[in-house]
Amino acid sequence: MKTTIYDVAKQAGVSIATVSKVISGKGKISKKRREQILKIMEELNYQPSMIASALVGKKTYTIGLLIPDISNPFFAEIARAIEDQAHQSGYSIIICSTDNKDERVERYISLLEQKSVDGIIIGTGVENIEILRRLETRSIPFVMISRESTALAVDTVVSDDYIGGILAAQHLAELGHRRFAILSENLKVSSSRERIRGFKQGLSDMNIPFDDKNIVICDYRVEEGRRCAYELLQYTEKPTAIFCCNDLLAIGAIQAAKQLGIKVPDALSIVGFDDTILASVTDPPLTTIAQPIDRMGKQAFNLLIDNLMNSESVKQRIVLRPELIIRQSTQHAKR
Amino acid sequence: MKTTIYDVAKQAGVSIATVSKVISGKGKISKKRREQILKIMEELNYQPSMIASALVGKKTYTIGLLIPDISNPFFAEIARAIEDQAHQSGYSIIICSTDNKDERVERYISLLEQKSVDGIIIGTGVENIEILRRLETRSIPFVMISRESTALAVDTVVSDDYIGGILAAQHLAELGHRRFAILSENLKVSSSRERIRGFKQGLSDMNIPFDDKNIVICDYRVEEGRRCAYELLQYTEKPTAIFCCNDLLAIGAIQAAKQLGIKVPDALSIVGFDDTILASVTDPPLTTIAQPIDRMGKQAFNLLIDNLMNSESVKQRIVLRPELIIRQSTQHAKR
DNA sequence: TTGAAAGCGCTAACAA
DNA sequence: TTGTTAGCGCTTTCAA
Repeated sequence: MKTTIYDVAKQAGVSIATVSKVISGKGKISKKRREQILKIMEELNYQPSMIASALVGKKTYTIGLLIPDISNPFFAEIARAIEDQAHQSGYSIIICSTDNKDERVERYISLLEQKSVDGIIIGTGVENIEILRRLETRSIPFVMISRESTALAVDTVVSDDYIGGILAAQHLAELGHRRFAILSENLKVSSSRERIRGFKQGLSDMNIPFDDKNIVICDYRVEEGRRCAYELLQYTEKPTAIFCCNDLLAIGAIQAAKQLGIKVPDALSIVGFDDTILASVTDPPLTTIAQPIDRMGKQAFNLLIDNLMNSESVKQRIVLRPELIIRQSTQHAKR
Repeated sequence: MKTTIYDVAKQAGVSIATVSKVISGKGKISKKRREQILKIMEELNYQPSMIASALVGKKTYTIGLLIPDISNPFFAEIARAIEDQAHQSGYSIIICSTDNKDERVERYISLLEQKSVDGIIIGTGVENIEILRRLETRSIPFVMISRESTALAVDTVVSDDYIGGILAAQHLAELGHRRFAILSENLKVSSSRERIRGFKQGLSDMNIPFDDKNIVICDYRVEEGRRCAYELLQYTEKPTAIFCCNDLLAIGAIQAAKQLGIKVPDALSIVGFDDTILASVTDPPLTTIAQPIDRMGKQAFNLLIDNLMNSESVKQRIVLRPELIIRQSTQHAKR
């Protein structure tokens, strides 16, 4: 059997209360006792059961991470950043890939609740706000990362999508482009909306017209991006530049262009968003708007911990500035 | 407070045992009672506490996944495959990125033990076998994926690295290459050793000589691959083809070649291993040995579950055949 | 400085 | 078919 607190208490000839005290470091224990008990715990290879400890009202030191898909490099990088920060404080992360499906979100949340996680970091779209409200009702602390919900008072860390959009527009406009298209994932995702809003604002700041019919919506997978871009690029009024709301879509766009024999960046400039590892290895390497993924992850975890400690803290929304990374998928517009 | 089994029992005017029975579906309960109780659980939004249930000897429905780095697309894809399979059976996955450091492995394992996970899937290198033996001692079920240890009787799923190596060698040799180099991560990783062994075997099958001094060892990151390949490519006896033990290193090699003005595949062919999403987006797209990642993940989870159910099962080693995916980073050797 | 005992929410005999 | 009760391993008063 697994060794329990009773085993070490018996070995040491003390009560379990005493052992418990040396484990937690609380309460006064004579130095001699403490060392003796520590030694015995060592010998018996004693590992206190978090399960039991959690049952008596302590924390589980486990948090849930809801994201669309862990195999999407952007979220994998987010996960790593969070994991590292969490690990330092002894927390573990349960990954939950939702595919952006509300039903999966609900299923996972209920699972996490049953497992009494200390909190949840949400980085996935949730259409039905009620799902999140339920978290509030049950007072399960949660924060949002890379997604947000204005309807909720919740700690949030995002990158400034609006500015990101502007950055992309400026870059492209400065290169002389005038005919644009936008490839975006589901508009229900507020960050996509903001990126588009920023992009359009950037254009309008420079008095460049843009027609919303040049916005194409698709799923967030490479394959989807390729398919949508493929259609897009068959218009008679072909764009000379495409702004893609994430790197995956941008890669799809590059592939579509290749398929159609359209040279990137010679005949078509493409800008992505995120700057995951993918952006640096595409053909051509992708000009993209870089999110400070590492910082975002760490801040999100810290916000969550603040919440656990002090549930009455004033909610904050941390907005990190993205940055334009120029690689080789953009170039001067031909005339 | 959170609603407990007592709350629903009181509401229903029955004992907690009865409620417990309808939750687990065991025991005979009259249909009427059952429905009444179900309704009340619904109303009260009752979620049974897995913590409490785990404490009385049931499972936690949580498993640990040890991998080098979740932000490495190969492992992220493995994780997703496992997660999907696990989720179907109500299991959650705790991710543990070890960076291949034994100390991190130990730390994580002890954390997982404290959390009473039902089992562990190990996909990371572990130098000190004792660490794994300790898992056996404590009868924590575990299986290995994409790594193995001949010293241990443990269920394992790997792709056939040896065959993968042969496939790469054959492909390159058929293209007329004769001067090779190998870029590998740490040789302590058995899969790298096997890939190299297969590659050398493939060459020797075709009577092509290969000198071990052309094997370069480096860390598993792109940057490391770039650095090592950079040095490698400065030999007077430059290779015309490089076999890289994973896609990340292959990407590094491509970058190094670019830096040195060596055209891929014109002047240098490169073969990777894994076939993650990265391989399809590099410049040029990477010829690589594809591992059946999805199948591997699912099989690994299934093996683990078998272990939980029936700890006396005969250990098995499942070897999945990899496949050569020809893209554009390889071509006929110039003469 | 130490220990006895209650109780966290649940399961599983065993009784009724 | 339903209920009583004894734990699971731990933390935490409260007493000693």
